Amino acid sequence: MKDLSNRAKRLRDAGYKLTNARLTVLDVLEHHSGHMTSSEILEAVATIDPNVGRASVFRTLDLLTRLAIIRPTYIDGSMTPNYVLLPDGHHHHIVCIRCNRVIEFDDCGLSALEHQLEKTYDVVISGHLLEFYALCVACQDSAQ
Amino acid sequence: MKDLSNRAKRLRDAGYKLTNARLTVLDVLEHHSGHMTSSEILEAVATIDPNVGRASVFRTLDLLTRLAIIRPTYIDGSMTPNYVLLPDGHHHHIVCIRCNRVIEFDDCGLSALEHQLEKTYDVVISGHLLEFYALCVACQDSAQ
DNA sequence: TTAGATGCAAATAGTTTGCATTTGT
DNA sequence: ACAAATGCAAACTATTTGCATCTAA
Repeated sequence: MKDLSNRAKRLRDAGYKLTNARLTVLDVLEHHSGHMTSSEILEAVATIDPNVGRASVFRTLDLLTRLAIIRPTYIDGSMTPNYVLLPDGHHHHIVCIRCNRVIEFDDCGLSALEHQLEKTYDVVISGHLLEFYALCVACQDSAQ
Repeated sequence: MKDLSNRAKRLRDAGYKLTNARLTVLDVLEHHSGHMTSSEILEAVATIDPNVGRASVFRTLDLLTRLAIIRPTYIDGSMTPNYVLLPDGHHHHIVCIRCNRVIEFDDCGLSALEHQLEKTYDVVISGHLLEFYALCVACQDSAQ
């Protein structure tokens, strides 16, 4: 039995079985920093364990999204989503609107806003995603 | 000739032709508050002008995304993105992780962070999207 | 006038489903 | 033991492409 990551424990604690398919998908996501498309995930999973079915990968991605462990987001203008882990429930990046380069950053200082929103709308917030759209250094130079 | 919305002007100023297909898509988005899936957009466009082709709608959605006029985002766990207008370049909402209800809010107080990021990473920011994931009032009650 | 954009229909790719079988607890 | 989850392959759906034609500037 593998030792469990925190995220695996969250799965288990939410009442889901820790199956091979689920642990493999989590493993792939946790050993890759940054964003992954579903195709990349499918490919990586197949490399580790060819027995894991396509459908289970998608089912797991849905599940992880519902548990706010990952979040799908659009990065490169294609229809395929990129999945990002939401460590500590949040994630932040800057996407270049020209070349789609992604810059990730940590600080967001949103906890004050978070508390205010919880009071105003009577919700219990578990995470967030903050995306900025910008021109990166390189793309500022090469004039449009 | 219709009178042009600000967003239409942004298209024109960026060097794109103001074609019927593009103006129709913009019109649909601007006369609908909140989020729209691509299917909803396709349907609404077809109602207004059945001559506009499916492909042009998708091409326009891509274009508007690249210009940071709209932003695709995942709301309901399906693979189909929901497009939101980014008025003044930004948009904020809270999505219930249980029932997918969306609460939109205005204030985000991110301009300080925005300026700081521009300096730190040497980028020129044109907009942002901020999503919170939460349990809404209704879903807090109906226990897991 | 003419580069850019379109509409169409066919091709592609990504995702979901139904179901018999397997597996975690 | 047994509900939950899986793998498979087929079905679906959303999106993209190629190209001849059209049109905004």
